[in-house]
Amino acid sequence: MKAIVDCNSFYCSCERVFRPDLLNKPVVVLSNNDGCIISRTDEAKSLGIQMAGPYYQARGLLEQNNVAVFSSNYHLYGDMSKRVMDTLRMIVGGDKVEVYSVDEAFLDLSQVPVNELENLAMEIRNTVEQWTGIKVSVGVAPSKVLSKVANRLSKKDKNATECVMVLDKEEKVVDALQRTPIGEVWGVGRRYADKLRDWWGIYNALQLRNMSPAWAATHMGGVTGERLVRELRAEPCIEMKDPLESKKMIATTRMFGKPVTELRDLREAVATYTSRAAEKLRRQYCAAGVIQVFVVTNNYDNNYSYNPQTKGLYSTLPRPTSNTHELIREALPLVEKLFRKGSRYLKAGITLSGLVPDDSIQGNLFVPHQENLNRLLMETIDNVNFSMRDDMLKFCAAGVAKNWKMRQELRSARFTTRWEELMVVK
DNA sequence: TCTGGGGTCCTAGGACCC
DNA sequence: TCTGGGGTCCTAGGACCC
Repeated sequence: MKAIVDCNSFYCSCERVFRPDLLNKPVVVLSNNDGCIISRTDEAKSLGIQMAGPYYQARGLLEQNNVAVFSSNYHLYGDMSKRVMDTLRMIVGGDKVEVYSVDEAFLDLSQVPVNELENLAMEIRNTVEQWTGIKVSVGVAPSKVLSKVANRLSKKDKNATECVMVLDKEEKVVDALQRTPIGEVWGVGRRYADKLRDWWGIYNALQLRNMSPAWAATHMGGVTGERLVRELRAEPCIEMKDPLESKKMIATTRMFGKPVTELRDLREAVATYTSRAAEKLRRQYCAAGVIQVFVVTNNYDNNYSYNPQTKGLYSTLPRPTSNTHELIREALPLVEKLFRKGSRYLKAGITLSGLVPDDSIQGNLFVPHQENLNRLLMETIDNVNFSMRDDMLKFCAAGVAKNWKMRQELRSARFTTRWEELMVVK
């Protein structure tokens, strides 16, 4: 059996841990740049506040109802996430935990006797809350897709089940699938949900389960659809991932605080993002073979509606590298090629791909000494930035003016990762 | 005026090879 | 008039996830 543990309204819950006065009050957290709403508590949901809705549109409703609003504070959420995951590892063993996202983890419970699952799930729920202050929901079932179904329903009637649901019998599975609308199934997005309803009259998960895997293969994107149906039939097809596996792509992209029109600002932003991406790269001991730069403009031609246009260019490095200045040197000419005078840029980003472990990089016979120095330099910069402040040491190309920096007007303190922001108790 | 920031997997189709 | 078959690798784009 497998379990999925999911933190309830994770970002909002993190804020509440340090603001107990907000317990049972509506809270929302905004995306970067205070753009839209990306986390809501139940109280905020019942006020009719939409997920992913633009902040400026919801603003009236939020103010009327005295909703606590926060800019996102990724230092805090990242650290709280680590505490939750560490707790899970202590309970079920480090090799049984697959961190799926910042607020979710799959657990491999294949070694646990079925009659003990319910108690274990409760223990997980209670221990995580006691140790971290974060409430979680636990869904347990024979496959990942079914555990997601269980997890979702366990939140629906929170108090009755205490956010725990175990699908260990066929009747329970059938009942759960019947209560799951097709669009809520993990792996069925808007596109497929519409198609399944309109073309095939499939409205819930049970109806989808009753289709054949072969049918799913032809109508739901090949092997992906087939796996989905098999998982619904309690045949596990999506296995646990090796926790040591590293990422295949690393991206850093941001909206600007206000539209950018100058090449200089665009270059600074891209250099800054490249530095960040390179840090992530080195943290997983990899080097990148390809760097892509993209910029987003808004095309106001059609009635001033929001209609972003993305343009990108990529370049293949002569040799994979994790060296910040080599990556910046490759990125900047791409920015210059993309830039058009007179355009208003809303956003820019870079992605690194073609990742390889950095110990497998082919050495360059002609610059062996410099290479080692570079590596040492990067390590030193990372250590200083990690232990002191994010951008204590940075590359000149990243600039100091930062006219384009994102807005974050309502951010809480970084209570758990900055000494000077520790909570003060009087 | 104001709409996030990451990721994954799969498929089709083109280029190229023998 | 007649013009193979089989394979690999790469990229773009679509769909999905939180």
